Amino acid sequence: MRKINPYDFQVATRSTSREINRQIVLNLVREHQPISRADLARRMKVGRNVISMIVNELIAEGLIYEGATGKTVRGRKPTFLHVRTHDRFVIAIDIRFSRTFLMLSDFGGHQLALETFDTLFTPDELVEELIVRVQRMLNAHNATSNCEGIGVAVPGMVDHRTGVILNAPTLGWRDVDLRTPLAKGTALPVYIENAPKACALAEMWLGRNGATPNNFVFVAVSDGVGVGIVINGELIRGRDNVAGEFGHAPLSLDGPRCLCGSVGCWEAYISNLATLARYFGYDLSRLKPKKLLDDGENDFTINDLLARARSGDERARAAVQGTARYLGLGLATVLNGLNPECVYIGGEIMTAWDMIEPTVRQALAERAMTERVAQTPIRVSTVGEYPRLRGAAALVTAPIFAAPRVA
Amino acid sequence: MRKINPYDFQVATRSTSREINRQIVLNLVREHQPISRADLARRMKVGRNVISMIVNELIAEGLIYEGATGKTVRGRKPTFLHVRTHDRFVIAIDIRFSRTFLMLSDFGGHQLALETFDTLFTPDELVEELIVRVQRMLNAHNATSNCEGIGVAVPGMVDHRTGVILNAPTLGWRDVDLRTPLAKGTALPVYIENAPKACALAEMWLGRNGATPNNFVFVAVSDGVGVGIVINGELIRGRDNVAGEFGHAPLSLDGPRCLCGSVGCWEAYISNLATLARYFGYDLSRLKPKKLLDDGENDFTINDLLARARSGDERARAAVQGTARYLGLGLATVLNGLNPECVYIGGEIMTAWDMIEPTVRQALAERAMTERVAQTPIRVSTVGEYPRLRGAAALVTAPIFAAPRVA
DNA sequence: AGTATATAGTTCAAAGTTTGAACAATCGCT
DNA sequence: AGCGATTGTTCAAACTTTGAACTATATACT
Repeated sequence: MRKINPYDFQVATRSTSREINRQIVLNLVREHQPISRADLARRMKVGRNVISMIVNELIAEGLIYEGATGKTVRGRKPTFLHVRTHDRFVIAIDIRFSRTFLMLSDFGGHQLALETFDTLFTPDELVEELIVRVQRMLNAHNATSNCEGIGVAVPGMVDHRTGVILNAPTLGWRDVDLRTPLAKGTALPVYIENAPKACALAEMWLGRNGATPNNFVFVAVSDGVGVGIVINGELIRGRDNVAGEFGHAPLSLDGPRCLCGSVGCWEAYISNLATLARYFGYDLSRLKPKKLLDDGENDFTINDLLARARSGDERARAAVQGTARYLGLGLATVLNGLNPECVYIGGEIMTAWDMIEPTVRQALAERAMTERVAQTPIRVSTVGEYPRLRGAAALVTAPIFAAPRVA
Repeated sequence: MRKINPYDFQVATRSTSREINRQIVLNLVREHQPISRADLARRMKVGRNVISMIVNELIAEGLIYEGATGKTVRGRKPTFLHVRTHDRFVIAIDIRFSRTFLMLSDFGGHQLALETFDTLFTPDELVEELIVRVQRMLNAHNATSNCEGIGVAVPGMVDHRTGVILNAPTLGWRDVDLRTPLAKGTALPVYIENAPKACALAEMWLGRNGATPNNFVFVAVSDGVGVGIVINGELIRGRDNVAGEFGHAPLSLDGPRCLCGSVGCWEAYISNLATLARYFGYDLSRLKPKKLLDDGENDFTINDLLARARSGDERARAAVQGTARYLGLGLATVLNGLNPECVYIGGEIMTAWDMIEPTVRQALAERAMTERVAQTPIRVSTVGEYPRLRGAAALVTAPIFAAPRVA
């Protein structure tokens, strides 16, 4: 029950029906492949003729292809259709505080190559380095001619339309335009997005078990805490690309000081830094962020802490359980407010999900409005090891499969 | 950029284009009336012939009608079109703790009659009373044959599909089905919705100055605190109709006890009860809810408090300003998280908006992620005196103007 | 081996749309 | 009265889905 915006609408032309059905076919092949024309017709409750027309069009455009023939009890064998993914490539980039990740992926999100290097904090230098490495990676894998774009995930707010990085506190960037020089240097279209939003896209488009719901949130817990919100199959960006910044919702107005300058933020309780600070008895407010983040002198990371907790260090366990509790309490705010079909949580802490789940669940139950909300499925990010990189890849692939804009 | 749900999609038929354009025309007439066919053609960038076809169809169905002819500098005069609203009626019902409101409205949301009576807390008795009053009101205004439905706003969670009131704490109702008996007794379709969500619908469909944006939230502050979320012109209900329950997000984990059983909820700081409690120095946790709500013995209301604050009572001012501050702090959570184009706030406290605005703004700025977010337009509900009743009316009228479901 | 039956995929005409141009209806101005 | 501009209608062409008939291919049964 959507209201049509009388100042920004899309009139239907005589090819609108075709565009809609074309995208439906494409998505059905994506989801159910291998699938035959006749199956598509049954699923869509449409004549097989229409499917044939559309399928031929999609084959001609190189979006799908005919594969093996299937088996039936009787009658002519169906020819299976597949989405063409294995020879269409994407470069995915994940810029983090310590290191930058570079991945070559196909359209199915499968990793073909991966390299890492120390992040350069000067945008110009970073772009220069990226251009060289992208070219080299594409050449090494014969993917130069079939690469359709570059997706970049960054830890900060991004104006998705212009591609400008508005504010990336951990990198110390404000109003940085990576897109223009990177696009010029590689001759490829470049898409940039905030990391938690990218993770949500990864879950939506590249989730392992195609059963990703149409309404969910992705909670990214790492150096910071951010949320990617998907409603009706659409990533919510908000007026200023800020949507999803639940990391700075207060748990306590007189709680610990947060790196953002405010007090008692959810992030100040559950970020990797906050967890480390709890273990070491640091006061987050007293520390320079760099001090904790920098690998140089203090190379004890959250992963080390989790390992200690797992191996029986009682103080480490307590610190992690503290984070678990606050994770659950803050999660209640998001789940009460948006009531999604499920939550994905990503971040290093989720490697210890088996340890923290009971605590998270109990804290969530304390503040959830209903039992159903308390029982919202919580899933460990299903997109494998590098959700941010997969999300960056999804930035490039998603537009091809998205629903046409209409009405 | 929406993903098509491969398990729940809508195939385009050969009349889909027409349905889309038909609804666009209908909405353009609604928004820009009076408007001519030629104007519609220009706005939609479509031939005048298509408009003529659609307009004739809409006139035949009684949705719009031809009015006066307009003026032009040269050439044939245009005939203006209007949406038929004045002789299509709706019954709107607002069930509140103390009293129940009953309004007869036309499709434009204009009030034609209004009556009030003490809420009966037994659902059966209330329905019986409502049936009698609805019939009487329709007869008195010759609206029996032209009434197209009943909309009901209730202070609690509602399963919008089945119409069952899942939980209305202030009324003490759980799993109450008002819809079936009310529909049977009046022979009218009945739509029931949670009050803040209804208010959001009112703002979207009946906002005074047609400039309601497509992404906004409605914060309803009364006995409880709830939020109606509209994203992409669509009211967000969530998996279990819980979406929008930001009222119980914590401001402080060791804050005042809330009526919901939890601690430190936003609602426990800013609801009318909380404001009164702050004034009287009560501890909200010590009081039976009824004690404060019941008009019987303690008939000092939030409106009385606001009057005292306005007339110089310093303790009253302090209590109200306290509420203003916490309103702003909690608002930051919602605005950071959803980043809407604007916020509407409704409730008794907004009669004192001139007094509290600076405090709200400052508190919001303290916790807003960006300056732009801090400057999100805050509007006093524009739908006049009875947002809940207008919202109830919108429940009936909205489906007629909504975009068709597609793809 | 030959026939019947079932399923996959294609072909073709009919019906519903938009599209684009031409046409009819007004109205003001000279 | 005639010209030009604007509104609204009519008609054929182009693009869709729709529904039925048709071809291709495989299995089951006699």
